[in-house]
Amino acid sequence: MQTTFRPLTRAQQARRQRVIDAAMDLGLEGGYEAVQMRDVAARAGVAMGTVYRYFTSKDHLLAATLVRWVELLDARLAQQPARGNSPDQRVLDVLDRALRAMGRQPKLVAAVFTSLSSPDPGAVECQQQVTVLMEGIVTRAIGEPQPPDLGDRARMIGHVWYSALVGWINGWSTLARVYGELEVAVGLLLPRELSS
Amino acid sequence: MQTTFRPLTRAQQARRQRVIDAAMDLGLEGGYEAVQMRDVAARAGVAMGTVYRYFTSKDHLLAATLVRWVELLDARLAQQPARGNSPDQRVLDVLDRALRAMGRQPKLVAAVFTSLSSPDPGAVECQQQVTVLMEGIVTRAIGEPQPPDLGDRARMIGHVWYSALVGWINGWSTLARVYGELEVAVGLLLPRELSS
DNA sequence: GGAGCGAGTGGAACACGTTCTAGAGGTTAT
DNA sequence: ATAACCTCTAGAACGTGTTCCACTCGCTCC
Repeated sequence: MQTTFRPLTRAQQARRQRVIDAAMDLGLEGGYEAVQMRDVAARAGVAMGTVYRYFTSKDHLLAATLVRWVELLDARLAQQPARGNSPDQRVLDVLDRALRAMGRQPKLVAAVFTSLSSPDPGAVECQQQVTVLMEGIVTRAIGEPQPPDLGDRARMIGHVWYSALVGWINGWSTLARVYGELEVAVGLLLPRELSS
Repeated sequence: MQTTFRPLTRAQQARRQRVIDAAMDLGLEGGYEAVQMRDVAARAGVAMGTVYRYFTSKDHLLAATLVRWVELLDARLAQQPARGNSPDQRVLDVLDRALRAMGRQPKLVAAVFTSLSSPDPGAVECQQQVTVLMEGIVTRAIGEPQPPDLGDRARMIGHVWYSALVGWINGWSTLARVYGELEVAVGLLLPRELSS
């Protein structure tokens, strides 16, 4: 139980990061089941107790891994702005790039997304962070001209993104199908008329 | 391993249903963690092996419980048709009734929805059944006049419904907020102009 | 420079989902 | 009627997430 909220020392930051990296490594090859807490601890060079000091559960750890993953994605996307000369095109461009990135590491993405929907309080915090990041990505891609109810539309696209992705992760949909759903959503939520 | 697909005997149907009922009872009071397989088996009066003959996992069992729950909801909704004289009003009426029903058994609903997003193959089958049921409910509520891309719009509402609900289940949103998101979705996806 | 304290370690212990084993009925086909 | 086959039972056994314990180390505050 951490009573006083001292900021993490440099060494602690590093330890925490090592744990996340270890989880990423393991998840990359074997997915959710391959991320075993004993292995994570061993690979990160810390004791199990330490892992549980930083993360309340396996799901929290994996959800935190997703946050890191999306942050990296966000940075990459921000570097190269969305292509397209209307909001709908730009949004689809960005989402397409995001899905491609996921397709390159399907096991890891499946693992961390599965954890993202866990009711664990630690994981819930990460859910919110991911939501915020995604809304930012979509909002940035919409750019100008801003449609009315910008926030609402971005949030709805976020909902479709999440829900459709769950279908892929659980294996009864494909990335192409997810992209199709997003096309439909963008088509209905960001109609061309708005950009004229 | 069931090699030949003989239809279930009456006694087997009953056993299977007893197991689901037991899971419902336990989940009603204590949520996900209170549904322990040993307890389920004991309460249903069957051996653990039997539970696992009918359901591949705890998540499958709970997901099947949700299917049953939604079927009952569907039947109740079908009895009393949606109120409202435009598609958007009728859809919101139906969704509102569904959310109220959920609000009456929050722990159970949280438990079964958590399981719904499990990658377990048995659970995945249930996901699809629930998806189909929900799309049917929404499509029926839309009624006449049918907007263009009826299926797409209904499916998108389903996405928002699921994604927003996850927020409630995990405790960082409220039912009112979920309803708000659905209002926004319906507002954007079923604009009044379509009904005129 | 000693006392206190919180973080970290190593590993045992625990809980619960899941699987396995051995055997008892019951049903079907010959 | 009997052999073959399934289902079901009771409960042991297993695996992995999580917790607990006893201890060490390093820092901070007098």
